[in-house]
Amino acid sequence: MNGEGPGEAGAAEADAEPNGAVGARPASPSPPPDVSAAGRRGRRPGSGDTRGRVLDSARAIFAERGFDGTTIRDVAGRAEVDPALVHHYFGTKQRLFVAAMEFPIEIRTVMPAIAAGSPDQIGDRIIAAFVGLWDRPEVRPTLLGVARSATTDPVAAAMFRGVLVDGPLQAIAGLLGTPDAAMRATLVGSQLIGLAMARYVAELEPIASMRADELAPLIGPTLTRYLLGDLGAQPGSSGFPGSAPNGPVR
Amino acid sequence: MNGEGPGEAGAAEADAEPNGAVGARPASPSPPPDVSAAGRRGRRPGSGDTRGRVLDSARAIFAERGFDGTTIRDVAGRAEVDPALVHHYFGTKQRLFVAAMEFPIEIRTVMPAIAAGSPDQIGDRIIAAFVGLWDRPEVRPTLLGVARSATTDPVAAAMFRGVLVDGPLQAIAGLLGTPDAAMRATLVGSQLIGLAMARYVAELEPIASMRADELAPLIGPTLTRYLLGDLGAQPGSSGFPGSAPNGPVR
DNA sequence: GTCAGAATTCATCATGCGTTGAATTCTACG
DNA sequence: CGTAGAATTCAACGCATGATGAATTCTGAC
Repeated sequence: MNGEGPGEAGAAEADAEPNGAVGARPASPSPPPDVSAAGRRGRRPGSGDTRGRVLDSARAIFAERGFDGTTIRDVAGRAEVDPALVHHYFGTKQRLFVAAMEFPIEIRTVMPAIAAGSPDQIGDRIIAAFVGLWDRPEVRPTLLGVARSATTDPVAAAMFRGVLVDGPLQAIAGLLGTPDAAMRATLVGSQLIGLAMARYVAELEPIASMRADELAPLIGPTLTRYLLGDLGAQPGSSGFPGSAPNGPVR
Repeated sequence: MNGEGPGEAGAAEADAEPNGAVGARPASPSPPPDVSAAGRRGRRPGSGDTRGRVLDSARAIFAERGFDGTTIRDVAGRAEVDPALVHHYFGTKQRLFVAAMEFPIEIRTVMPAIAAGSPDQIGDRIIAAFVGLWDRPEVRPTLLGVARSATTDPVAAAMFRGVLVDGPLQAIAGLLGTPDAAMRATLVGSQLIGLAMARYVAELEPIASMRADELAPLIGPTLTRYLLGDLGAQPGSSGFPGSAPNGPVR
């Protein structure tokens, strides 16, 4: 229910030569006159989807520097727009953050692909979906921005938790009918958070450069065990589903 | 290098009542001189280890709000000291951060306890040591401060990587003579980062409240497999070092 | 007892921030 | 055409921040 911009119209032509005499209203103390034609006030013609440009700019800078490190002036500058316009559209910096980080895809969309298939490879599918999501160029800035801000900003922290733990994973764990769903989901979340931080935020090599299909067999089994394994097994036994004496699956 | 002033840096807490009412910042043009001796200039007698108090204050606030969210005035206020004194001792905010986050223990101290014992439980021992470290009250603020700042500040990011991956884990992986030491160390690092973020930064339940000896059998096997397992195994097999080549559950 | 130097505070500075209000120009609708 | 309203900018406010430099007071060595 995103009310989208105020009537975005595509039509853009209107050369409109600068005719407005810049009559300085009050006797300004000493403003450098700067009589270039580009610096005039008022609506600029045909600039297209400005609001969207501001959002893109905000996403990029939030992703790079996190909430605290981002200034509205920088966002405006990158969008080639006056800072006041950012406030005009979004009100406050927090609201700009929320608007820019609104999740671009429906998380539940990927759930069926994860649930389908043999249970003992569910971890691999989660990793594939997770990495595939982060690697989509229109999604990455959003997730990076949230991740970079989550250690400081409570709003971002709530988003982070929502995307990584509360939402899909609780559902998955509950769906599979294992007990301790919350604990298992949190364990999965911890490995996913760590993967995201190591690969995308800290960019640790070599896992920052590996492909999704290389990572899945490495980390997938961890998630599978967290979700389905016999976690009560004594140390020394692997605790893997199938290697435990009793098969808890299904 | 580090001239280190009044010696020891122990002093776990000392904890005055929260939010000491030491306002003393009235911008009123005619400040009532408050004839008590509190408001005078110059050296104050017998105040003891002031530099240490500033460091403790900085650690606490960095831990709570990260580098960006911490102001020198807040640090000074909590230490009941003038902000200029903080600069007098540490020069710049970055140097204060480095001084406050200087690691309070020798990481190599815990290495023997990890290396000793049967290899197939090395992961459990790493978790026990890791959680034990974080749970020590004089260490936690340091690690929290670094973790909270690492997503934004490059200096903190380097510290974080140093503590979690570069230093001990490379050593461990190399020591054990497995190939792909860097990759294995990074995998271990990813799980440790995730555990730290989930348990200490995001405080996700229930793993935020579990004891070290409860967490070790849950997460330890993951690390053991990352360090020693047959990671080239096809998905479906557990890839565990001790687990026999038995097929998946059917 | 003197005096150098350390410890501590005060008073500011310059900057950058988020935010606001009003002015101006363009567009769409009647 | 006229006009209401949206889009955009200008100018500035108020405040918090990191940082400085000088002033003051205490301490310790001689």
